[in-house]
Amino acid sequence: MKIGELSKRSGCSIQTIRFYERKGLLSKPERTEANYRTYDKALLDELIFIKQCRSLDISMKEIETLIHNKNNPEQSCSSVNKLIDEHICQVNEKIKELSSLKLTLEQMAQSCDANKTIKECGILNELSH
Amino acid sequence: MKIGELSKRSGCSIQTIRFYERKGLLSKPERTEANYRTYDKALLDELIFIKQCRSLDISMKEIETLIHNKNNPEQSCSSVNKLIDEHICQVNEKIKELSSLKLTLEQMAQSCDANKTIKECGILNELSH
DNA sequence: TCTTGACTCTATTCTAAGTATAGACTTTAT
DNA sequence: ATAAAGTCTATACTTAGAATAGAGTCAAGA
Repeated sequence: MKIGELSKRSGCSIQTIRFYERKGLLSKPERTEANYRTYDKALLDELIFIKQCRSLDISMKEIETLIHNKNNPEQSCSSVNKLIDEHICQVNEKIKELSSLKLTLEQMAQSCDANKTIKECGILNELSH
Repeated sequence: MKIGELSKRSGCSIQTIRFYERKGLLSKPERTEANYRTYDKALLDELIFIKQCRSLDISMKEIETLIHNKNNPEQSCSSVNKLIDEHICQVNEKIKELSSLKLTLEQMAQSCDANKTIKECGILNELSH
C-alpha cells in the first residue's frame, strides 16, 4: 500500500508518517520506480505500535528504546517494566502539579467577578505580586 | 539596575528576560552608552507579572491579552474573568486526560512483571494492538 | 597601566512532536 | 488529452525557553 492508505489504516497523518521515518522510529519502506513509498503489514504494525505508545504519551526517545527491546526478544523485559513505571510516576507528578495549579486558579477566580473594571480586578491584582 | 540584577530579583534567567523583550511581552528598557539594558521598578513589576502568569501556565499569547487589558484600566474586567475560567477548563481537561492515561498505564503495568523475556512481555504485547 | 574575570551584547541553534506550505512530479479517472 | 488526486522533498512554523559563540564592556588588583 502507498502512504495515503497507510495513513487511513493507522490514523496517522501522512506528514507524521514521513516524520517518524525521518526520525528513525519507523523503518524505511521500499520505493516504487517513481520513488513512492510502499508499505506492507509489518510496517503497518510498526506504525500502530508507535501510535499506541504516543497515545500513552510515551516519548519518541522512549519508543526508540522499546523498539530496541523488541528486537532482542530473548532478553529480560525488566527495563520495559521500569520504563512504564517511571512513566506512571511522571504522569502522577504532572497530575499533582495540575491539581495544585487548578486550586490556585480557582481561588483567583473567586477573588473577582466580571462586574468590575480592570483597575479593580481582583485577578489582575493577584497576578501582580 | 542591569539585566543580571533583574534576573536575580525576578528569578527569571537572563536569556528568558531577553526572550520576553524580543517577543514584545516585556517593554524595552533604556540602554546605557555601552548598549546595556537598564531596568527600573516598573519594569521589574512587569516581569514579575509575566512570571506569575507563567507559573500558572498562562500562555504568552494570553499574557499579551492580559497586559493589553491592564493598559485599559477603566474597561470591564469580564474578559479577564473569562480568560481565567477558560484556563481552568483547560487544566481540568488535562487532568482528566492524564487520569485516564494513568489508569491505562497501571493496567498495562499489571499485565507483566519484570521476570519475563521481551517476547513474553505483557506490556509490549499490549502496546502492539 | 595592564590584565584578568565578570558581565553584557547580538545572533544563531537546539529542544518535542508534529503541522503546514511550496513547487515539482506521478498516477488515475473521465 | 486533460484534470484531479496523490506523492515527493525541502523548508518554515509552533511553544517557551536554554545553550552557545564571538565580540564588546566594566571594575578591581598588581
